[in-house]
Amino acid sequence: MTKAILFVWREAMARTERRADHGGEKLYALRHSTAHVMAGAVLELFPEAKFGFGPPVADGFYYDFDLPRPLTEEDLPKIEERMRKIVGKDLPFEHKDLSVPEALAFFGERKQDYKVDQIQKLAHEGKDDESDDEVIGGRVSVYQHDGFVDLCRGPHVERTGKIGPFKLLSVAGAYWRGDETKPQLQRIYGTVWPSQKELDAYLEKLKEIERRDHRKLGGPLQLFRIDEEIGSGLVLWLPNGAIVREELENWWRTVHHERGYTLVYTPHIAHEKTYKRSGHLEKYGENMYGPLLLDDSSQGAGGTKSPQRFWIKPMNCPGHIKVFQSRIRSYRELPLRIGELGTVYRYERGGTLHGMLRVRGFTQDDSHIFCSWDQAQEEIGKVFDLAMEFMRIFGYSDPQIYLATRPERRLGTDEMWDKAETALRQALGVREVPYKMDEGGGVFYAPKIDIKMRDAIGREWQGPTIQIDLNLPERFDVTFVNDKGEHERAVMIHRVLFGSLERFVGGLIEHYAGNFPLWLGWEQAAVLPVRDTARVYAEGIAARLREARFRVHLDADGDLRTRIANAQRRRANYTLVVGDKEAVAGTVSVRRRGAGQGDEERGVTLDDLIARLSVERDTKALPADFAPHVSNGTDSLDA
RNA sequence: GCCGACCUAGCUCAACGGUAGAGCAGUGGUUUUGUAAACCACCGGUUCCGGGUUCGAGCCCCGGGGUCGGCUCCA
Repeated sequence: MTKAILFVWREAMARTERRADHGGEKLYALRHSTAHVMAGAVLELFPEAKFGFGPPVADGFYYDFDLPRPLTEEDLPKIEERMRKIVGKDLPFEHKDLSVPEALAFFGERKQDYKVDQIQKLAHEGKDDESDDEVIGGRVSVYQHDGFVDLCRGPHVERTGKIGPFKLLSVAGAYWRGDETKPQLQRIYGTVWPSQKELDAYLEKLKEIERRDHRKLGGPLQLFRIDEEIGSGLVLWLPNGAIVREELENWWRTVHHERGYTLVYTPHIAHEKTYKRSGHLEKYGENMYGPLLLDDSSQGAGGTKSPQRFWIKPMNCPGHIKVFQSRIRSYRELPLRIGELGTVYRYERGGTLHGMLRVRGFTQDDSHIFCSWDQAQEEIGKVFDLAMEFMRIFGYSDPQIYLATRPERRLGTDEMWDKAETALRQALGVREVPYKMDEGGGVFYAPKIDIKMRDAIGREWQGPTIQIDLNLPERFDVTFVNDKGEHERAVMIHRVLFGSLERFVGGLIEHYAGNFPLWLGWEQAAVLPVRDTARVYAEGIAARLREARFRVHLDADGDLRTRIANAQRRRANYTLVVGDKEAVAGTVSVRRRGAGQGDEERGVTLDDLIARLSVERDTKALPADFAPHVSNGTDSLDA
């Protein structure tokens, strides 16, 4: 079954990876303590406040409150001010153990319903993985400062005065225990660092993230637009975005042809019976668009037949299975690698949409490999190699491999899972790839290999995934004839590399900060004649470059400095200025995108230029203004 | 879907409940320019949509849509 690649901010991962992410004991204590101080400040402002959880997270902390009125951004400075006073008092954090009944009585008297709920949960279960709280010997741990007492395992800094420079960032809604059936609390996010320098660096990083935001760059760079009248979550690829996509698709097809894939096209809608059989309607129906009621009026008079019901495809797998089943398959044909740039539509809830990264219509670079169990391990390995090659080409770094094994709720027999997991493990083992186990992290129908990677500013994204599907081959009875003449169940490996073109390009925009490599560039060269006297020469240059299959923009009108500024603003990879001197010498002056003032290279011959650009383009070189994130081997928080 | 904030020209943003404005972009002209924004003029509006309150609504109230920050979800 298809699984979209998820590119997720590491912040989104914070919940599940919190322990790994909070950046060491010292930062943990600092952030946890600051959360307590914030909670104390909120209690001063709202004496009737009830408290949820307030843990440290990647880069900061949050605390959840149940308050008598909604918070706004304007409340944050007031809370910060009170926090500063508490810090200024330099009061100690004091630790105490309470018996469970004492704790229940204490928090019960103060109407702290969520704390009571948590203590009761702890009393039953001993500990709570989500909050780090625990009961030891029938006692729970609390900390207090300045009269504010909180259930908490610690540790904390010794005194409030040890709290470093902080800033409250935002308010948001959050469900109690992350459960949308439970009450919704108000969450305040904040950040705190040991030094002003580190706080400033972090705030600068937030600004950099904002500058790179693909939603901000999409319009000015003519990459994409989401038009309200067309519909939210539906992407219009503007001319420059379409060029990037076309290059990606062309390369994708070439690579897949070279690797023995069979590329197909399958319909955008399919009869209801398809999705009944696949299980999509049952398991996934609320995310599907449809039904479309199609009346086949050519089929006789009266029109009394009930209309046929069709649904828009949310995944490509049923179509690929039908391609496989278009005739009896022999073991000699395997592995059969079926691929498609398949456009699918899924209804996503309004609040989840996000630029190109989370949309309702998108094109997956989807493939299903049909093979025997004997071939599975090798095929998985080949896909893995291809995935690593993809990440390298685009300049993503620091790949982290995860092997996600059988979850508790699952389909199929233990033997099938053994086989599937073994095949994945062996594929990694053969390559001597270090990987981490994600026990129970597989999807209900398949174990998988997940590849995560870092972008140019060190954010972690989820990349390609490879799964062995144990479900659909059964449901559709997918078989081939083996060398004994028997029908044998085929193994189906599902994989995506880009995930979806929308999400991948959205990610690339941020990764490159809009500065795409030459091979993907929409304006590979801007040709600017200094004056009209050089216009004919400039046209000749442009023509020669176009013959060499470069995308060229000739801009002859107006102030030269303005034209240069415009070319830089359009992110032209190279700006070529030609005047009378160049016309006489038969050269161009070359200015690379992002070059500083006076950094242009003069007197370059056209042949030399074309040779250089051709190499850069054809090797898919990363651009000179691309500054890859350098991994320090640990979390960036440890700085 | 949920909590909160927001929605004014193509874009970024102004305008006390009292005549909707600026910069950039666009168009027309002037300027003939040597490496990051030349000058003048013009054009540009259902102030997201629909109701309501008011002598009068961009502004206040109600409903809907969309966006943003999160939560939940991401099959």
